[in-house]
Amino acid sequence: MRYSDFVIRIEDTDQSRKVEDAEKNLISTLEWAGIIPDESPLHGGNYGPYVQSQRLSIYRDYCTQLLEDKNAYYCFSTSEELEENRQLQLKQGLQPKYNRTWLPEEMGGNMPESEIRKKLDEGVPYVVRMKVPDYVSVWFEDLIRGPVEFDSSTIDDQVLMKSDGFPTYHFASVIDDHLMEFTHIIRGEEWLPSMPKHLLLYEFFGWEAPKFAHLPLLLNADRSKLSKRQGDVAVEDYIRKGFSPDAIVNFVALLGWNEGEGSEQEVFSMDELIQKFSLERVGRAGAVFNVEKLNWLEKQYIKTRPVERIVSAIKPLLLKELQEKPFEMPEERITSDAYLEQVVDLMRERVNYEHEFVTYSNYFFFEPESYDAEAVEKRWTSEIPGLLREFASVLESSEDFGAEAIEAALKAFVAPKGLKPAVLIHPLRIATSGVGFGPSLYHMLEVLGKETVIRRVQRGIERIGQSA
RNA sequence: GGCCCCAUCGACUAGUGGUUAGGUCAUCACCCUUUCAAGGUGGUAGCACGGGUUCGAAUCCCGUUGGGGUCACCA
Repeated sequence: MRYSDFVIRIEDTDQSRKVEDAEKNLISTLEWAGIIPDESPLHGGNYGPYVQSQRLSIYRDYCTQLLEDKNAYYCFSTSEELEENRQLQLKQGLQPKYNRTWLPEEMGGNMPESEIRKKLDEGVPYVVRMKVPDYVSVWFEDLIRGPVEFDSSTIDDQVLMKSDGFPTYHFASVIDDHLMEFTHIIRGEEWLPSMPKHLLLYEFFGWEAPKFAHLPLLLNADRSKLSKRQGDVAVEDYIRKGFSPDAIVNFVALLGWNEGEGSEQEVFSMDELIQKFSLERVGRAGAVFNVEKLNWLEKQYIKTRPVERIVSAIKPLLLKELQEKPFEMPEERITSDAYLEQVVDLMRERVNYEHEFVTYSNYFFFEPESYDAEAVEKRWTSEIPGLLREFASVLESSEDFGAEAIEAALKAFVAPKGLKPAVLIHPLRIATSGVGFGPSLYHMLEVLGKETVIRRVQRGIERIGQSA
């Protein structure tokens, strides 16, 4: 069942802030997350164009209407004059507000019509401002916050059309939301203070306003509005780190929303979210973006993701690595699905991101370049090389190189000598992987294969030697 | 500063007048164990404060404090 349409409209009314490819990146990031627009500049739709800079004539027409209805007026004040006025008001302890120099006489101001005509005829650049009525109460019911009320006397005569002929966000968005028949505006709480301006515009045009929901803000650790300068903010930053769409979507959904009614579920698929999400269950307080829980969620998904999916995701990464670094084992073998599936199964509970199946598990593909000094220090004693050499020849002659067989062989080897398996287990791990941690040793050796294991043990002995 | 929003463990939150205030992440301890993880068990930790309303307030009302947002020819 289809509940709604999701429309992307590009609000590019500030020419000075144009960013190359921003629009394409935005849409592709959403698609990465599995959020596909029904209508957008790239997807088409019946309400286009979906780019505001291509709708300029529409805004001009509606602006003319407002001007004729005396709900808006021309303003020729320069930014210097505006700034001067602001400073003056500040000095007098007043709230900075446009002083309505250019409000026409017939709208209750002091500017004669002739003066305005003159400026217009001279071609002096101007701006169009909305005439905010004095002392009226503007009220609406927010879907998340309930009733909110404003006094119009606290709001400024908002600029609707800029001197470059482009509309401001406030003007363009109201017009487009109406023309595109939006039923719900769901946006960040930072927009709440501009509600009265928007509501007044709907009133001027005689349009029914859509439903509004102002979402709680995402916060930095210090509880300020999430921003650059304080770590990663853009989804792209998290993509780059290796987070999956599953985890990101799940995590963000939980920031401000919860299923409620005693539910203790933390992991939600996109389908579940679509089915269960509701604005009624969105909280009102801002939520700190805490990466630790995101990390945990990512691991949850890695643990349960079908092995084939992981394999196909990591294979390109591996192929690239193999091109850049020398490797010892046959390429067909280590790039085969069967081999990779074994690696994934051994490592999936130990990695944080998918790309770590290649990087963190590099010894499944490359011979160790070095041996962890701390582990060597702790586990590599002077008798180890001898024992290892001896055990290697045991392995050499064994026909079964399965994990269980290796385990049995090691125990049988070590027992008569009165040694514990651990004495050999750790050095074997160091010699074959280069590090002191990892999956079950026996299973790891089985996956690496007899030839590789024996070769690496010999190389390890040569390179680590009696050093410890 | 004006206006607006908000307020339960360190973080995300459940809770809608009567609960030993629950869960998740993080953290600590223990167990499991060849390492690292994963897993299991248990623990530390919270209703900002003050007034009301009520037999009874985390829950309702008022105030205080605190935090945030916003006050552009930016969105």
